[in-house]
Amino acid sequence: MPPADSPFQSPQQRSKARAAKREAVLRAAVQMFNERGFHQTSLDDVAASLGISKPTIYHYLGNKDQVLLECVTIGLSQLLEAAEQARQTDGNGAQRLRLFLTRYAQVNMDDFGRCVVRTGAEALGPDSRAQFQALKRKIDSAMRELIEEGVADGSLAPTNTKLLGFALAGALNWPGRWHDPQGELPPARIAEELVTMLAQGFLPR
Amino acid sequence: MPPADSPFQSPQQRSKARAAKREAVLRAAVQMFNERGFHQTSLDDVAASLGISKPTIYHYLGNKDQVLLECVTIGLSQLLEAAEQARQTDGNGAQRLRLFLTRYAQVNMDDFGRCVVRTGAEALGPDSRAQFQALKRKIDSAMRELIEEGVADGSLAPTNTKLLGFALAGALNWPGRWHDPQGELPPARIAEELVTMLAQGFLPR
DNA sequence: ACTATTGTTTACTCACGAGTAGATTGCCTT
DNA sequence: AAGGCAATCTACTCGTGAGTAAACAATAGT
Repeated sequence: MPPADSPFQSPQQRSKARAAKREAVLRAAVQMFNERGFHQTSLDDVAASLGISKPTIYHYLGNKDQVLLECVTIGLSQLLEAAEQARQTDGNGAQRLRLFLTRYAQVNMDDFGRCVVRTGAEALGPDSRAQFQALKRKIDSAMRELIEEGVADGSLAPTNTKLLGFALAGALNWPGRWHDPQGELPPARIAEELVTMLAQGFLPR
Repeated sequence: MPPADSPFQSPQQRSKARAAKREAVLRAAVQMFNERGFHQTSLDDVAASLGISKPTIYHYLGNKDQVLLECVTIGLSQLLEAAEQARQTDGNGAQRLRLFLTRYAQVNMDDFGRCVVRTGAEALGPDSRAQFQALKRKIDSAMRELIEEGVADGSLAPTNTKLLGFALAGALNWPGRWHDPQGELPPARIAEELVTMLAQGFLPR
């Protein structure tokens, strides 16, 4: 094995470095997209913020569409992962749903999750858009499954599953629009409280 | 008084016709914005959909920013009007809040309301953006007032007013994203059911 | 009839930003 | 040593779409 501080990189190191650069580009891009909006952000801007030039971005990611698609895909996989976790937890339907929702809300306050919320499908080209929407549908149906399990086991009030899904998604997506990372309440707390409100309803019990 | 079908218009008729054309432009614009997104819609497209040319739009509305600003302003005034109505109704806080929320949801399924939901503040220039955000804040505080009245009179469960406001706004804005006017359930019904869910919570009572 | 005003068009300008060509450098393999 | 590949740059092209200039038409007021 070569010395750890050798200036010559092993193949693994090289490909890791490459992946790290790709991710750095995505991070920089997603932050700018969230701040100024996708259309107000040029790839020149993103490049400049990393001290590189635009063609370098094209070297790692094919085009602007691709950049956005990767950003939202990351966000969406975090949401899917949340669904996966909830699915594997045991407890009744209501408990599992709450677990999912809490994590869901938190993701939406994170860079990539925020990007998912703020990105309209129209911003993407036809192919990317299709992928984007397919993933979103997947999350939707995961949520609906959890709801239906809860209704089935009696831990949730019986309702129109689809509508409840939309209501919950809306309420918990919205933080992606208003949440300020500098705010005093930590995201985890916000998530908890939001979910509790949705669980209890605003009428007194 | 001149004959009703005279080809010569009175001043009132003229200014009314002018206003009608202005509105027609806004309607056409907002529909296209909602469908394809603001940045994917050129004013040439909007003009073409009305069988006119772009400079005509500039004749009625100063620039693209202005067009969007007027669209969202219309939507926002409908929301404000809803708040006004609720404020003037009598009943306890919960009842008034529900009235407001139901109307709020309905507006968000309408052309101009949808535009409000779908438009990120970044799309607007600095001045318009400031106006836009000021109006939104006004709605927010109207909602919070209603919530606080309800908490005060005991018809609502005590909570973090701000968070509850955001949760409700999110849940009821979201239809602006997913609602399909061709759907079987009429907007009024959707609004009712959503509000009921939020009132009751998803846990059984 | 003459002039001003309003509405509308055609035919432009101009900036911006996505995407590319091609050169350059340096490491990695044989 | 030589050729190849990876990473990066500078310096372009080129389409699109916002916004405008200037002309033309119709109507209104005098």
